[in-house]
Amino acid sequence: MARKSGSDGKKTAQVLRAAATRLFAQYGYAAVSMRQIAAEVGVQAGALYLYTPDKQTLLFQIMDRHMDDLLTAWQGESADSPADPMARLEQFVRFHIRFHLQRVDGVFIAYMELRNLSKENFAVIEAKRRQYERLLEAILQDGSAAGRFELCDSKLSSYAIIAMLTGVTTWYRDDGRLSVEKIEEIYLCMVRGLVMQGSAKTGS
Amino acid sequence: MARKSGSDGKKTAQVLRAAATRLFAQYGYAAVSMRQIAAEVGVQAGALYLYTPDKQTLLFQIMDRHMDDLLTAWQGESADSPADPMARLEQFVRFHIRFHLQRVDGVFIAYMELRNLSKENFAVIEAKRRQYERLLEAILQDGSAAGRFELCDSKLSSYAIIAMLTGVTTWYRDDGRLSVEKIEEIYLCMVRGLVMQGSAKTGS
DNA sequence: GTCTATAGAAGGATAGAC
DNA sequence: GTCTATCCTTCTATAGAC
Repeated sequence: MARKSGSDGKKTAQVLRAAATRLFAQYGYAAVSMRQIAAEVGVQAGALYLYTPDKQTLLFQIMDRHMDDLLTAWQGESADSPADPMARLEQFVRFHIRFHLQRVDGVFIAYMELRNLSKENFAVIEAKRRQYERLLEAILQDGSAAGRFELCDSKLSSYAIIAMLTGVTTWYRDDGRLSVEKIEEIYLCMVRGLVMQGSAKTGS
Repeated sequence: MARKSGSDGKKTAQVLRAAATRLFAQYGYAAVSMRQIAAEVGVQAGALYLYTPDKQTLLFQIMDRHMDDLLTAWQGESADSPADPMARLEQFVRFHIRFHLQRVDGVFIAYMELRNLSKENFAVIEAKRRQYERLLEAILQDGSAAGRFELCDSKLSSYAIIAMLTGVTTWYRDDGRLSVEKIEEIYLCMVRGLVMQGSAKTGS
């Protein structure tokens, strides 16, 4: 039959994003075909074009929503932000780890598929990525100005922290020896060391 | 004419690896065609198969040589390794940053294209990656045992250090404000803080 | 050692039936 | 809302000429 019984456009659209997210994360955008995605969704390839004008837009929407979710989630989390810079830093570290472990596929795509975005789409995503980075930079600068942190370099410290925190997604396994809570504690410990190391300070 | 004047198989093979490395790093393995590589090399597509049995092997060889170069370079560098764990750690940090900044394309491929390797090829590369990780783990464990480091977690500390050091490749620019020497100093400063943070120690 | 030519498969995207 | 069928392009890899 032409229309499957119980089929639903809204739902298919969601299933499509979910399927594409999973496949892009696993095999990479360029390596995944529209036919593969269609098979995962349970429709024929042509039907996908009811929900996306093309493959590029599909990738962009996945990444764009991911970044929006990230920024929105942090806004919610930090609504009642503590005044103490160290407390805010700890809040950020915990948030970053938790969010990234919950959305491993999205994170993977957001970092690996940047080069497959068109120029215009890249600019949009890159701006949101910078926006997120600046959240941490602001915390570090505030803490530094208040004399609570001793940073080796204010910009590189934020790059280093984000890199080490995001790295968790590359080795974390649900059945590993460490709970998410425990992982947060360990990274908090390391980040504290990193922002309290003033002996070889190089200015910012 | 059939054979270009001055053409040279040995040289073409090298040019091929170089061209493929550049293109794979820029656009990704799956997005780059053999025709594109051939154009970069300056030959027709069919001629590439004199130097590689297929595209997959080309990717594998690039990654495999990269890992061999990395391990060999460290062997040379650490031939006269200092006894002091902190000195060895500093040697590793400087080496890692310097090597990775000199070989940005290779690093990019080695991290991003793992999923495009066949199962067998993946196993080979993954083993060498683990081998490299263990070099740092050994330094951290020795230093910890000698009471010179206070680690939050011995395994996660090594993951965190490698992640933050490798992250340098994502933002470094030749014409940026910081020299490689200066970058090494800053990361040394941060790594010191990371391995001397014992207050919230969680064991290993 | 490299070329041209091409086989054969797979890709993105569209048209029209139901 | 989805299917089938298909257009047209592009891909990897090979064959045979030079």
